[in-house]
Amino acid sequence: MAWVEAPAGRYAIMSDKQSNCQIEAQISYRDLIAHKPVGEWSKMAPLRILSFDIECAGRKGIFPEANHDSVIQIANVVTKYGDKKPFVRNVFCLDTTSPIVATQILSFDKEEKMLSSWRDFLEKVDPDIITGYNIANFDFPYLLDRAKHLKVHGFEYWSRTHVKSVAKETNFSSKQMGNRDTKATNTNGRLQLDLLQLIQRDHQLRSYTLNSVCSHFLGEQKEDVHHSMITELFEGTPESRRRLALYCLKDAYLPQRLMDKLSCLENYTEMARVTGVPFNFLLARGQQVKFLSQLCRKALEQKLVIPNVRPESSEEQYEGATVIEPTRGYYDVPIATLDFASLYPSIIQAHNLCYTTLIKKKDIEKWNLKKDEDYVVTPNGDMFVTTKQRKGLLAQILEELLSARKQAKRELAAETDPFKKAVLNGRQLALKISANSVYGLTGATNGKLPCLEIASSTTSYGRQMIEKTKQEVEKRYCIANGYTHDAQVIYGDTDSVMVKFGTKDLAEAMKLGEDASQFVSSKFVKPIKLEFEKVYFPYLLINKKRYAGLYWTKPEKYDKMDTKGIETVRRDNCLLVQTVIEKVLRMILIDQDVPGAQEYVHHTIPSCPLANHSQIRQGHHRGPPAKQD
DNA sequence: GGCGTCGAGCAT
DNA sequence: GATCATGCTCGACGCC
Repeated sequence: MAWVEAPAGRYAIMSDKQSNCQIEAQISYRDLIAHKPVGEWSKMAPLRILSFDIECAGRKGIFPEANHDSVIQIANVVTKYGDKKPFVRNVFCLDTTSPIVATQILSFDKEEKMLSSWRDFLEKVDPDIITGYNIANFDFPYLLDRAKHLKVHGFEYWSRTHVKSVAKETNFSSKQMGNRDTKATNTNGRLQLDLLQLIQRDHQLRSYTLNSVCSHFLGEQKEDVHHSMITELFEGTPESRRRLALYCLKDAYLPQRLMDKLSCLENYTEMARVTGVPFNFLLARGQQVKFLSQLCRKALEQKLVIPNVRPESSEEQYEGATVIEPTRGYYDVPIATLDFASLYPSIIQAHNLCYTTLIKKKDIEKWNLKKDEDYVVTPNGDMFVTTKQRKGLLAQILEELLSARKQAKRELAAETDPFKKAVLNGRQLALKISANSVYGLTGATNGKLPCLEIASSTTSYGRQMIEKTKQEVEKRYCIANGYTHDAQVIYGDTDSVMVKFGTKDLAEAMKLGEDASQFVSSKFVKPIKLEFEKVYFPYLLINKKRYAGLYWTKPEKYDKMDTKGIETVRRDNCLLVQTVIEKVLRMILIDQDVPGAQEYVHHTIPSCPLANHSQIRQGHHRGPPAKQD
């Protein structure tokens, strides 16, 4: 893969018509990620946000089909950005409907008239952003199909240009998120934010119905009308249709509330700005375009050409991270946790790993390069030139992303205005995600720009580092060196080590942890840094990637109970399993009441025999699987 | 009942 | 036509 200088004065950036990756030449990369006054958001005050929901009169037991089942109600809520309350609340209803307080009811006798009048409403409100729940896969296509079936003239003009809106079937598939068949409707000039898509991307929940999502984030349930009731209510009286309209209205309002609560608009806008991709890509596309877009900008700045090649897809796998063999058991002494901060990004920076710095053996002879001075050999055997020769694009991108993040975090800490805080937090988050995805993309063998040399060198450095950390800590903190106990690394995964210093005193364990992090950090190239984060006490280490413990950051009181990989955090069990194990862990860790925990399990699941105490200490405390509804 | 394989879901 | 990574545990399932 050749990276060459572009012809003087001309930018030859990889052109990719499909992914619209072409970058406008006048915007510099630095401008995009660098600090921008948050005050610019005040200009967004006039932004109008439409949140809507439709109801259909489905036949019994059949999912509504646009060719058969009519649209009976469309509820709309329009809010100005920054306002607490909407300034428009209305419901377009088929047939007469009793009034609802503070809400405009528009009754129609014909479905065609209702649809075309809703479109006029859309044009009049002229929203900048359209949101709702599952609008991309249901409401938009359904409305379009229905209008087509009823031959409503001019219904499909929803955009701000003279372009018709069309629902297209797209297939979104990625290894990360699995295969998803989605539909996409264009509304040129108006952004779409489907809350279902957003929440499925950003949050892992047991259920994604609007009802359960709202109870999770807003702490309230929507008024649930079973779908079989919808037709029944519609065919009843004005009063029953009013009940349906209320339900529909609430479904329209809740996405707006979720959007505010989760700062979706702020977070996504900042992500679009940092990565330089269109807003709609954030929900419709994957991680790769964001990275490519950033890389294009950086390359453009330096007049570099990114080769437009399609590497043959290979099933090659490379070695990943080390997981230190756990010393399983229950620990009632403090366990200090040391973490490398942004491990992979910092490795890429420290060793200048990049597409533009990768060299081969023949290059070394050709240019007469000197080892360690001009180039380094990674533990994996690949070779990269040092910053003395050329600083890699990836290192520069990461450096800028991470320093921009530090800046955003500083401002966040000083800011008091909740709106500006939300923006800054979104920016900080976007910068972090961007930095962390760089490594993954170099290893994506079926992607656009894989580079296994970078990926496997990164992990090989990581493996070396965690091993060295373990050795250094155990070598230094021992009785022979005047410490009271021999320290022992009992577990570690990728970028972290759990250390048993042996002391029973929390404050002392924290001091040792802090000391160790500084000591080990000094042994590595900048900006690699080992940080002391927390102490677990007590700590239950069940297996690799499965543990629980009380999480302390100050010696006075624990912050929380932390659980990793155990059934309490997994979504593939019934709730009973989750709650029972959660309660048992609480009894063991917080109350330190093991017999009580046994008693509780036995009481809940009588078939579970009472285990003896020694078994629990070995971590075999779980009874037979309790699978039932 | 032990053994291998596969997929889900998590940790990092 | 597009899709960030690997490591690990555990339950389900088929097989003998």
